[in-house]
Amino acid sequence: MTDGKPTLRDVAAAAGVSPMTASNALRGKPGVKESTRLKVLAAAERLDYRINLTASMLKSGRSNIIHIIVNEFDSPFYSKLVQSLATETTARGLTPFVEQTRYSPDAAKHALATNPFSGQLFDGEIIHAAGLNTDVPLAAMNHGRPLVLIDACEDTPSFDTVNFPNEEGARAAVQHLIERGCRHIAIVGTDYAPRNELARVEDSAGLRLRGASGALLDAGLPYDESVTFSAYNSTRGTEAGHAIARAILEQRAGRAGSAAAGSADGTNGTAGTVEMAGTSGSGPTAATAMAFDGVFCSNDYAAFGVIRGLADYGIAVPGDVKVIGFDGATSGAYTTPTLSTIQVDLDQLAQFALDMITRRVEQRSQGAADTPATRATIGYTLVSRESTTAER
Amino acid sequence: MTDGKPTLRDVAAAAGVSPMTASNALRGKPGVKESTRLKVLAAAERLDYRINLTASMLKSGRSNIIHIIVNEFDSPFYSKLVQSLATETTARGLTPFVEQTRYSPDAAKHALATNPFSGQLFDGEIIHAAGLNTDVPLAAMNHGRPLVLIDACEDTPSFDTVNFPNEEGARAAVQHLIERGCRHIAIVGTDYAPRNELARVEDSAGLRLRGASGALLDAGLPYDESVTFSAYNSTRGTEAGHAIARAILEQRAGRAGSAAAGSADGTNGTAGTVEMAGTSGSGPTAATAMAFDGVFCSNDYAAFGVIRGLADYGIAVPGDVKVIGFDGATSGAYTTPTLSTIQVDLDQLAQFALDMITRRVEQRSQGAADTPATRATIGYTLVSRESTTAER
DNA sequence: CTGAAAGCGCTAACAG
DNA sequence: CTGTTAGCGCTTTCAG
Repeated sequence: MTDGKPTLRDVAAAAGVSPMTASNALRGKPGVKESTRLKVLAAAERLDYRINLTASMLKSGRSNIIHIIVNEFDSPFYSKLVQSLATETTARGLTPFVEQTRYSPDAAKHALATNPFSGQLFDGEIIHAAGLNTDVPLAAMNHGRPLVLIDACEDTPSFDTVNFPNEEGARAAVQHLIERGCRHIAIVGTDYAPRNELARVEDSAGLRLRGASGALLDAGLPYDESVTFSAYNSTRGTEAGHAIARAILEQRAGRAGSAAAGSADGTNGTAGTVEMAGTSGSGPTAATAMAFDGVFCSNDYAAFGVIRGLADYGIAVPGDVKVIGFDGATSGAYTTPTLSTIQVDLDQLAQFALDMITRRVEQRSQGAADTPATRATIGYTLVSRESTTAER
Repeated sequence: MTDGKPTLRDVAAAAGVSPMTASNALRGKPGVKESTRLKVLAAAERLDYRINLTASMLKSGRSNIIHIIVNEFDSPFYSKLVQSLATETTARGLTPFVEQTRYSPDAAKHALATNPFSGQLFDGEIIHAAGLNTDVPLAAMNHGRPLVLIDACEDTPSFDTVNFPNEEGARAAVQHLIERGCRHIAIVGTDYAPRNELARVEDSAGLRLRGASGALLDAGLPYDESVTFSAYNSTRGTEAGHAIARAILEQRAGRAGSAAAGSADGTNGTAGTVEMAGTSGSGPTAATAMAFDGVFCSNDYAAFGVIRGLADYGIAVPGDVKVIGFDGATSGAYTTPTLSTIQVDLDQLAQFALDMITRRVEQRSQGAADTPATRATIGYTLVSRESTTAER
């Protein structure tokens, strides 16, 4: 150690062994006498030695870093997803490297393919980001490194995939609304699609719609364009809430017409000017005498927006309408009303994803051939909170 | 390029130049003829060359990676902070490496000091995490690399620091409540401290308490133990809400006694059994005839909890009590009621922090001596939303 | 079980 | 403006 940080050579010298033995001892490789190992560890401790990872990575070609690509940090869903993935990665002695794409497909492709880190540094990737789906040549972009997709929803997976319980969860959510007495249920979060088209969907939103609509039809309740309201983010969740509120007020009045905003809202000036969202809910809808009394939202963010939008028109949750979301965002336990939701098990997701990654990493390091892509679906819990409470 | 990825040597060969010239051309160093540079870039493009960062980092000792250490990902405050920091870091051509400590001081110290990445890989660190304050030997742990603390609140900064507008923001928040007609204001988020002790606080919570209490006293309103309720996270925010609710009900009844929960809550069974939080609010408080009509929370998370806790007792916001938070969490715009808050400018924070880091990095690369620690305080906007609306 | 040699791919320093 | 030399610190390989 001339001056700067101690190197492996310094540790070896201090321990009276060769650099190679020191390296093996430090890394816990088998085939080092216990007494030797202790000597080396003591020397390293004494010198406050820290391995130089850049050198290690350069030589070995492995980094133990897992690349996690998500759309953003600041949303109830992603912040929780990232927390679970990062925690599990760390628990396994690997290092999580989290990158956000901000929903830009270009940024996502860059993160995966052209970013120099991705090219050579990462041992594997876990991806839930717009633009990185199976329509693009992921394997090529990724140079064939281990890759786990989250919620890719392919029928026959081309990559290791961990899916959400989209259809079952959505079905359970709608059934819950029905059990709570709802008979006219709106679906927020997806564009309408007829049932026959839903038979062959391979995406998250479609599967949730399939589950939700199936539950409606099984119960003899209506499923058509008039009950679906699209909403891809919270703002549109609010718009969907407005649309549903107006539909309710029109239905209550027994006729089509202008519904006055009955909100107590003094600061939010948008209530009177929002446009209709979704494919329907506006104007004189045919044979819908009964007002909406339940809403299934395909994510919690949209659910918060819907509750917000309903409130703008003075419609109370769960008093007038019950609302259930999907995801299990942490904040749903603290809002007013607290939000009923399909809480997906993100810790389990993280475990599955890391199992898949580490399996492939090990396969490769042993020169074994790649095994076929696997798929797992995580569990969920229906969390019943105030937003679907029966009594009022 | 024998077989695997193309190396710089391959690019140089393809372009008919030396590796060094290729390196300089690729990195945009001055002193390369334009025609040569173009040849090199074309060759790199053609070969789909990607620099090997491990080799680059090993040789140069620089990584362009900024280490961002925070307590967690999944909270309204941190998810937004991380998003701002990561976005700004990327915008400057640097790479953000975000790590969570989950509030463990040991994990935080490990992240900063013993994690091998920290030892040699990162060009600088931006820190907002429990356990990494100026009580510990940060400079030594960090081996003297550039370091920016967020909200360290030292009177004379020992490290580059970006502070929140703690005192001014809290003062503005309480003044806002007063302007909205509140005359009996509770403070949630900090343990009570007498005014004379607050003169010399050097921490975020103390400064917010100083600002809030100052505003109360300036307006001739009471500031004593009976108006403070501690709350360090959302759960305790809820407890504080319960305590405030009970105080209100007692005060309304004009005497001490059991306050019945008047909640419409059918699922949350805790209302009747929670313990009192904070230092007061329970039992027969002396001369407090007037019920609380306003609450200042020193963070939004606590504010959500307080609103939640008040609702458990049937107390409405803003109808019965107005509530304002601090931070400007994204979700405050979508809750019901929407949350008034002191919205701090996290994008500005990110800019300041990165200015400070890059300045030091450049200083070092030029062998200049370190300049004294600097400090900046970010701006805020008082966002007035439903939770402090005057009309009902 | 331990050691010696070689080099991963790049870039700082200097020579041409 | 371009090329040559040398070596960052580690680990793979293979010999002892």
